[in-house]
Amino acid sequence: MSGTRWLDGDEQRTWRAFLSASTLLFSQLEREMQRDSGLSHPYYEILVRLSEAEGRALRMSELARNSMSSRSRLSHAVARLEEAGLVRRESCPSDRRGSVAVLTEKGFATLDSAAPMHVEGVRSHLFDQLTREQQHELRTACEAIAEHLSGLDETKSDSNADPRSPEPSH
Amino acid sequence: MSGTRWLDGDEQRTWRAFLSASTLLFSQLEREMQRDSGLSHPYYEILVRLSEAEGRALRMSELARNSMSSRSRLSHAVARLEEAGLVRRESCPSDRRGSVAVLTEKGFATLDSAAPMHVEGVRSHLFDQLTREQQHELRTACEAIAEHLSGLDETKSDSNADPRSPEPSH
DNA sequence: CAAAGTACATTGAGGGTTCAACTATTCCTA
DNA sequence: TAGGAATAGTTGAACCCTCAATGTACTTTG
Repeated sequence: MSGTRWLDGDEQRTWRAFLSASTLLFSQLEREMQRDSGLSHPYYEILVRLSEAEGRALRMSELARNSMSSRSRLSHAVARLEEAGLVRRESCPSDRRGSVAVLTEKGFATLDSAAPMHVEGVRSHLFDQLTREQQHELRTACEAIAEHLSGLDETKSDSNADPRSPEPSH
Repeated sequence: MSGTRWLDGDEQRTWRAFLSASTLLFSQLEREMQRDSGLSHPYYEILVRLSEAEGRALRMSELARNSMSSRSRLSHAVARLEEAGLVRRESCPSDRRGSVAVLTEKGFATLDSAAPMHVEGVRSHLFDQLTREQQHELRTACEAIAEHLSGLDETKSDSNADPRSPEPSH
């Protein structure tokens, strides 16, 4: 015991700065998004990924990966978006257990009208606060972190099922 | 109209890297915290701030500021923490509308046992992925962002009340 | 080819967060 | 010093996310 390598002063300050910056930035963007378009930021992200996809459609699991969402979360989210008429679900022709989420016209229009204000938020709260060089350094650091974390679940392919409950079903 | 300055390729990549890194890091730490201590990360933060305060006690609103939480959120959170016996609420002697959150012995013990694993997570998922220099650059960038955002609500002192509903109460 | 294993997607319960009231107290000012 | 404005904190409803369980279909293998 006592093996814990605690954070020194510098590290503590770095960690808290990252925590504050992320928390404040996301909650600010979330508030603006909500106010301007009635969408939550995660839902906006889903629409963005769909709009960028071939035919504005994606398999649920691929959409989940792209938007860094669990399957379950995406399922709930798409259900809501479908109620709102922004997305439609179709069954997948090549795999009968799958479904495909499709961006509707209304969904595209909503996204189209939400995007400028969102971009303005990202620009003013993020990019306008950093020099060109800082932007690049931030990106490098974030890419390193994200790459490390993406590699963590390589083994457990389904982030949903918990492999620690191996009891038989009967 | 058409005045939107869209993100160029570099900016887009930066923004998405930041988004991924934050999302993945927080959800990873959240999962670990939950698994190891049954605490959510925001609740852990509350305990940390209390443990650092004079007498392990803080006024609710100050605690809210320190933990970057809304008053409402903190109120709910402290109610939960109180049920769990980790925090106790006392009425404030100098201001009868106020209350003071106090970390209990059990709360301190819980924090004490949760901290090493949490620090380990932060170290392995964040600091171990970055050079010393990258850490410093990340901090500088995050401090700039956080400072900008902290300045935004200077005018509306209560982040709860919405100043856009000025109707009289009778 | 049948059985076992794996992958896709959904569901419901439980907990966390936000927003908009609401109560109670204190501050400010005429 | 009375009355309005501002401040501290709480509450309930609505929404979102996580976790574990379930149903269904594909895939591997003996």
